[in-house]
Amino acid sequence: MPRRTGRPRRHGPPVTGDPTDDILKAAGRLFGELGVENTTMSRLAAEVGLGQSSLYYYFRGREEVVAALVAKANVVSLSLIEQVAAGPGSVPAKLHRFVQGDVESLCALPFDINEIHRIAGRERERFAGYWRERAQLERRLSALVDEGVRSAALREVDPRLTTLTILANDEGTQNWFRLRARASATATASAVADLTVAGLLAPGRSLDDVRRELDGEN
Amino acid sequence: MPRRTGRPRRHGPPVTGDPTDDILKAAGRLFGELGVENTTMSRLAAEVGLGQSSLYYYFRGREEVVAALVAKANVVSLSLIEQVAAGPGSVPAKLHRFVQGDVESLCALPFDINEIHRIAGRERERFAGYWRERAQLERRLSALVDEGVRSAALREVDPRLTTLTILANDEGTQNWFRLRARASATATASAVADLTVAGLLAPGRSLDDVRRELDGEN
DNA sequence: ATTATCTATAGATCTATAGATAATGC
DNA sequence: ATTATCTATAGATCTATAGATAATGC
Repeated sequence: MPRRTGRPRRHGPPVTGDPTDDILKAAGRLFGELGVENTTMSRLAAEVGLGQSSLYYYFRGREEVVAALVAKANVVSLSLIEQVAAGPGSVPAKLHRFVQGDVESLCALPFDINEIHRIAGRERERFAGYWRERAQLERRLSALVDEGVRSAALREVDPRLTTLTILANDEGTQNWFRLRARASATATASAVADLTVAGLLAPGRSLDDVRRELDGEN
Repeated sequence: MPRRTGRPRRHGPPVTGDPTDDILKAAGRLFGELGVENTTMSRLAAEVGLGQSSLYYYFRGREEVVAALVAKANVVSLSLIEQVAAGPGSVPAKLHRFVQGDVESLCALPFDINEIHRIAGRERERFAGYWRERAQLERRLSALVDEGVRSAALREVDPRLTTLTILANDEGTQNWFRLRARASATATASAVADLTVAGLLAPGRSLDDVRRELDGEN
């Protein structure tokens, strides 16, 4: 149901969905293309078919647009780990599912997730929500790794450091995929998940067993 | 030997080394702190104790400072892979050495290496040198992985995709280490190297064997 | 009357250049 | 005379605000 009131737009097609959503999607695209700091209100407005100053009707300023994207940076990974952890299967199978899903969804982002992290890192207090969710993501994944080590399904690693490595791997992959995709997101994610799980299995356990367990579900 | 000629600097201590080097080092620090796009000539000049316009004596403009850092982005990894490949040992041991060294040297950088990649990605022609070196790095690492697969030291992976995954892992780790180091660079690098090598070993081979081979050298 | 846009613009940067100046070197 | 700095500034943005305007809704 298109909006009815308000002065019509001079350029660009008539409004379809929620302009706030359109603006954020366009911002994501431009952040990827030009980088966050190079994306001006002018350019963003042009992208959605608005005059520059009209953006201020939806956002208090440039910073607020950035903040809206930062706020969403962890939600997908976080809900994925919760869903996977609550689901069935062995720890290695859960880990595989998490990494596969995480890389796939990260690869769908048009911008470099590392840049968002960097911005969040520059102002800890301002992005407190981001850091709270990040800590929770780390705790959940860490708990899963810890469970795997205790049950001897995984080799003896430090769960905390391993967690950071896993997340860093997923996010490192994301940027290279974005810049120069050489394979589908699914194939890329699968390679990362295999590498991660095989890299953590206890001696004597094989990746093929994990694959069989995962295949059995479909 | 400090420089002798020229008008003295108004602020900041007298010149010690090569100002060009000082400027690039300061630029690296500021790129990490503020991001590349937020680092102005003014801020950079203040960092080295110069007036804003004096930077133009050393660099044609802002872009040239960025280009100088982009140009250096692959050299360390590239010389490392060449050195490791030419050295002794099994493929898994070489791989371990490469990842360990790569992560350690990346972790020493003050800025996000992914941001540099992103900038290089935005202008392929302009940073042709960067991309040539990057391709060479990928070829060398890919050849090593391929050798490992053929000799059955590693499991059956796609060498090209695996190469990209390894490099992405190293670089993803770098940014998180920079933002929130939880362990020493050595310990972090070691965790990544273990994970990578263990993740690639053929069934039946163990990480402990590789560790023993590496320890035997010291 | 309300809403969502527009136009116009002040104020704040930031880049890059022109030209002056304070040293040393010869 | 040469070098490396300085001061001053034109020109180009970019952000954010003020206030006008073109629709619909009641």
